[in-house]
Amino acid sequence: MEKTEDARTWRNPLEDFLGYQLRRASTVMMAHLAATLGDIGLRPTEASVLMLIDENSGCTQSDLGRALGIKRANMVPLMARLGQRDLVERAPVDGRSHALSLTPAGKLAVREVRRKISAHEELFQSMFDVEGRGFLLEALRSIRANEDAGED
Amino acid sequence: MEKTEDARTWRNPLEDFLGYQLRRASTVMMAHLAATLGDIGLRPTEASVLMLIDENSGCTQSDLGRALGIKRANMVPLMARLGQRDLVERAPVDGRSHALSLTPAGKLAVREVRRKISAHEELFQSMFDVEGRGFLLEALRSIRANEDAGED
DNA sequence: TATTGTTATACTCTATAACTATA
DNA sequence: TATAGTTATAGAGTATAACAATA
Repeated sequence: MEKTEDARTWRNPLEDFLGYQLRRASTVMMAHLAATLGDIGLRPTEASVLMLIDENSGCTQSDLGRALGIKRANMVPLMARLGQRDLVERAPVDGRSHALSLTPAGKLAVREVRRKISAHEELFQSMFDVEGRGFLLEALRSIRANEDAGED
Repeated sequence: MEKTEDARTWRNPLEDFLGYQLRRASTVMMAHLAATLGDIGLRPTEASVLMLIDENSGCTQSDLGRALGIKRANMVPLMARLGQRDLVERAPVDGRSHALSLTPAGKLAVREVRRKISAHEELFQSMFDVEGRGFLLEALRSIRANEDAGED
C-alpha cells in the first residue's frame, strides 16, 4: 500500500475526463481480451483479422486494413504470421492483390476465437441492461465518427 | 475509394463488440488530444503528469505511476523529459524519494494544458446531454473497476 | 523485508517514406 | 495516376528483471 498519499489527500482532476476514462476502460478490456486469447496463442488483432476474413472470404489485405484502421505497411507482418501458422491462405487475383481465405485450421481457430470473445464480451456487457448497452455502443460509435479518416 | 468491396457486400462482425468500439473510440479521442497538445510540444501523458503534480504538489514518481497505471521503470524517461524542459522540480525527501512540484514554467504550461484539454473535452462531451455524459462516464468507470490491479 | 528510483532490454503498435508491379 | 503489397525504419507505450540505496 502507499503511505505517502492516501485517498483522502490525493486529487485526480483527470477522473471527469471522457478521454481519460475511455482510455483506461479500453486498456482494461484489451488486457482481459489479450489474456483470454492468449490461451490459444492469438493476439486481439490476429483474432479480429480471422473473424473478418471468415465473414468476407476473398477480401484483400488492404480491405482489412481499412476496416480495422491498420496501415498497409503494418498488415504485412500480421498476415505473414497468420500465413506461417497455416490459418490464412492467399490466392492471386490481380497480379497485385491476393484474395484471402481461411484454411481448415483457420476455420477451426476462428470457432475458438468466437467462443472466447463471446465469453469476454458477455462478462463486460452483463454489467449493463439492454438500454444501457445500446446507449453505450451508440455513444462510442458517434465518438468514433470523428475519426480523421486520413489514408496513408 | 475502394473498388474491391463496397459497404453493401462488406460484413464487419466486430461492430457490435463493446471492446472493439471502446478501443476505436479511445483511439479517436487520443489522436485528437495528441494533435491538440502537440501545439505546445506536449504528449497526453506528459500533460496528465503536469496536471497531477499541480494538484498534488509534493507527490512522488511512484504516486503518479500508481494513479496513471504507469510502471515505475517507465516513469523515469517521462520525468527526465519534464525535468530537462524545466517544467518539473524535484526536492529530496527521503533520501530515496523526491517531492515533485511545478516550476514557474511548469505552472505556465499547465494553464495552457488546461485550456487545450477543456476545449478538447468540450468538443466531445457536447455530443451528449447531461444525463448521457453522466451515464457514459459512470459506465466507463465501472468497466475500469475490473482492472487487474497487478503491481510491478 | 518492502519501497524508491534506476538501468537495460524487449516486444507491441503505430507512422513515414520509398520502392515494385500492376491497373 | 492510383492501388496493392512490400521493405526499412523510427517512434511511442508497455513489460520484465535486476540492482543500489533507503526505510
